[in-house]
Amino acid sequence: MQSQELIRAIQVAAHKLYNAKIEPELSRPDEQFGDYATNVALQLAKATAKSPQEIARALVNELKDSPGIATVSIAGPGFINFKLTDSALAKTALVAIDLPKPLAGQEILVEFGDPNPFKEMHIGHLYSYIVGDAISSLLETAGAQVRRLSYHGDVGLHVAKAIYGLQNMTDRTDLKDASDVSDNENYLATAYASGAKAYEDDELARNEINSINTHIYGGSDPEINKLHKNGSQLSFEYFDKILELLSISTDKRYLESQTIEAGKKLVEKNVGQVFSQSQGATVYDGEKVGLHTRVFITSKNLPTYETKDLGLSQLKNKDYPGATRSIIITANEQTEYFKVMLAALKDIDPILAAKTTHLAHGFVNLSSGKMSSRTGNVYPAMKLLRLVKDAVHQQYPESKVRKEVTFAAVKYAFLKHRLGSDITLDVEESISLEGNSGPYIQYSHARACSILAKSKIQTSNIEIKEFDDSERSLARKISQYPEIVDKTVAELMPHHICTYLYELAQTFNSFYESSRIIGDERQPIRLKLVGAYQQILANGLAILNIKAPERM
RNA sequence: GCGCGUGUAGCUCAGCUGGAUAGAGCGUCGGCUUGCGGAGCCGAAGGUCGUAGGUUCGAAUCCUGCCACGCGUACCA
Repeated sequence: MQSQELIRAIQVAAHKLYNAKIEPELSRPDEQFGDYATNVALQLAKATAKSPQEIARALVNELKDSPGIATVSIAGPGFINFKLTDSALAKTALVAIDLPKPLAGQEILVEFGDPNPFKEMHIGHLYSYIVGDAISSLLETAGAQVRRLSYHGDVGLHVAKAIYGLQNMTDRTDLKDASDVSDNENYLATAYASGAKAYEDDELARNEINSINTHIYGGSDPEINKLHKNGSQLSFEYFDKILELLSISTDKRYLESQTIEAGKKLVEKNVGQVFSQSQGATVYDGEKVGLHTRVFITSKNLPTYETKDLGLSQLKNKDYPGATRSIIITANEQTEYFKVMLAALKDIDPILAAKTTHLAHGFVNLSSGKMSSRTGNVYPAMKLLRLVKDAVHQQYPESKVRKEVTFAAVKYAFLKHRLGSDITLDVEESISLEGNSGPYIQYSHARACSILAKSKIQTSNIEIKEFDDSERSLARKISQYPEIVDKTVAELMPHHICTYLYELAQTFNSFYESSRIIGDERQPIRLKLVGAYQQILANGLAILNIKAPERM
């Protein structure tokens, strides 16, 4: 790769001139300055007690004849800018599609999504699914074998509330044999909402719900068992329907009820060493490592979420013993919680804990419209999907790829934000198909495909010796692809891909406006660039698990 | 109170392992019809980067105080 050779050359020159051992960094400057830039002269200034300008001049003298370099110049306070020859740039651009596989041979577990049956799947879950899926896909691009996992609270008070609600609804015939899942989506949510409300307002109901809760654990009441079973199934069918709309799948679902035994066993085994007794409960003293103290087993001898999560870590470890990494993706409200849970795991099983990381995404807010329902601040995932779907259908009734456009719009609206902080989703904006959006990138891709389909010229033997300005800009942008993917993998920040693809598409569209391709005398060169561009765009979208249709 | 996080254009956000005139979309205003898909392109207006200090040749970026907001803070998940 061109940049590696340059870095080495700079290193050698710095050593030769100043006997300095440095790790030069190349950055991508503004296009007006060149293709690569380095600030080593500024860094060396202090150590050598010479002026940055002087050092830069000396370095330029050493480097100006490097292969593939057209010009080396000094600018500003002492930056050294490198401009590649057009043929070197072309070569770099045309191999940009071939990415290294730094994670080859690794098995990585990624847990995300995690909506609870009997409750509405809201836009926060949607965010988690989209992010988790994109990160999984990103790791696969880097060569890893990824297992997409999810974890669901199938027991507990929320289930009891929903079952109470179901029992008290007059008509629940469709629960048994629902032919259209979407018809039932509000059904369970309504049952949960009424149960939750009754739990708050009505003491009799509260007792009844608590009783249901123990029956759920005990499994002794046939009617409750049946409602529990059918309701869970209905919930998961509903989740699947949403995921199908987004073209997201998971490899394995873990249920909270499955984790209890393993978790409890693990905690009990480590009482005294890792856990201690306090006020009748079994706790982990997080304060000794600067965290909160949290309860793992309650004074009523019930396992908390913490214990179940420890149990889950054991189940995963048993199912995938070869995994080298385990990533758990949740909303950032759980960040502190995971620190404590992982600290406890570290005391129990340091090797497993070292492999496990928690990755947080922000809370999803909505900027326009009333988002709160009667049950609180939950905005159903399905509602957002429908809104976007309707907008796409209305605007492009003839299109054959409306489904792909719809989920591109939704996914991109989430993924373009940097992971970690809260986001405010503008529903209008996520519906919009213009500007910095998934559909814009898809459209730009379809344009390129259309050109390629029309041309009959064979470009495999074309050698590019020189570019015009517009071609050069496009080639330059294409050549950055491997660096962007590399950074995205290292940071696990998918938004870098979005930003890059958007800029790339903009560069292409600008090129497209100024440069005729078919019929022009430069057709072979331009066609070759369009081909490279189209592949990068398709591959980049694939990393985000967004389809790149050839026609729209 | 303590802990974690956030504060960049009217709105939504990039930029944050310090570097060159702080970028983009939306919105506003003004252009592009004979040429490969106008879901596009070109341009204009719009910023004391929350605030006050500090470190540095150089700070949106690092450090400290303050202000505002969000989340967490023992038997929920």
